Amino acid sequence: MSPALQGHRVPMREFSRSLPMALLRAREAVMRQFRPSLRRHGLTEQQWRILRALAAVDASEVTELARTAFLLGPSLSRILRDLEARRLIERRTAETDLRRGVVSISEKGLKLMEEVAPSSEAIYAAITRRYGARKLAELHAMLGALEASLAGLDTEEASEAAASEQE
Amino acid sequence: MSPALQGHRVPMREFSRSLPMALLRAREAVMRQFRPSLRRHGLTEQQWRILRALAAVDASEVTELARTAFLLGPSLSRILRDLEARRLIERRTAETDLRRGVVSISEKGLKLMEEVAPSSEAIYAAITRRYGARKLAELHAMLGALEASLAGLDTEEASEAAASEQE
DNA sequence: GGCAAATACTTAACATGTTAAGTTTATCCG
DNA sequence: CGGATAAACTTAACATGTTAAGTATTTGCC
Repeated sequence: MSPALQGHRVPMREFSRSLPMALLRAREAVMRQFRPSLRRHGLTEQQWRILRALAAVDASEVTELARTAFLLGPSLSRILRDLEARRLIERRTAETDLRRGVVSISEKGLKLMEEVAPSSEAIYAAITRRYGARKLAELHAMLGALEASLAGLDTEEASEAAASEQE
Repeated sequence: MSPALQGHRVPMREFSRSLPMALLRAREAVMRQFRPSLRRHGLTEQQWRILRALAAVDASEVTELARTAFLLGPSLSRILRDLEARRLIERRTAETDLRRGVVSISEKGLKLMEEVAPSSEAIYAAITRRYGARKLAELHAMLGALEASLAGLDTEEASEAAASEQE
């Protein structure tokens, strides 16, 4: 009676049940709150992630930073180049291994973080109030569990299942 | 005793408690499973979203499609141009309003979907097995609730909180 | 009717995501 | 020791994310 507007019969679940879509929408709803504040300080979301990651340590190798800030190497390379040009970070080469770069946040970078942090924390607090601290903690746990449960799947079932459809 | 590796004192919560980061990591863990299959068929994640959205209806206006596939206008414009060049979609102009474009999936697009859908469903099934159908449903609900709870926040508390820090 | 404002895109410009290839330096091993 | 491999980035190329501007049509209103 009401398959919305006809549509074509394709053997797929409803779009609304797509997990990646649900995660994307939720993330965007959250990020939409932070972006304007970051933008006022001339920072992108990824640049902010890098500064936060660097502020938590004394220094970090590039590969380690990529893992911490959850960025791919090529993206990180470009962003570090720009952040260094803005003097928000400092970089040197490891003495024992000339292949490795070592990055740290600069005084200027720390000063910028201190400017941004309060409004960022205020927004996070507002989100927590709205959604509920308990639910937020529960969501965090479920997201972590999801990530963990898929950790080893990469080269197993999923790819096999996909591959078997290729034959 | 163990603030990891020193780090600089900045008034921010731990990076690991960042909600956007948790959502990003979870989403990436999921998408990592799907991307290879899509890639084998020459599709990006966003192109696939558009095809899925179009397969569920007879036709859609561009603005409506942007909302459904959760893409920004400029991204959608580019992708539709490419999908049309590949003849996976068809587009025309609305008779009653020449500003509006009307898009629909083509026969070729449907055929491609039928090729991709099985492996996509298989992967989704594998994820569901791993994580648990019940938990997955619960996660979906919590993500929807989060999105809903932040819906009206945009121009209220968060921005005010952020703005007040600007003074 | 006709002009100002709004709507529905599209284009532009710059930043990042993603995969592949390239470069430099270390490490392995015969 | 020295060549083959591997490791740690960096660069390249193309697709999308994001904001601002631009274009074509339509609406609202006097």
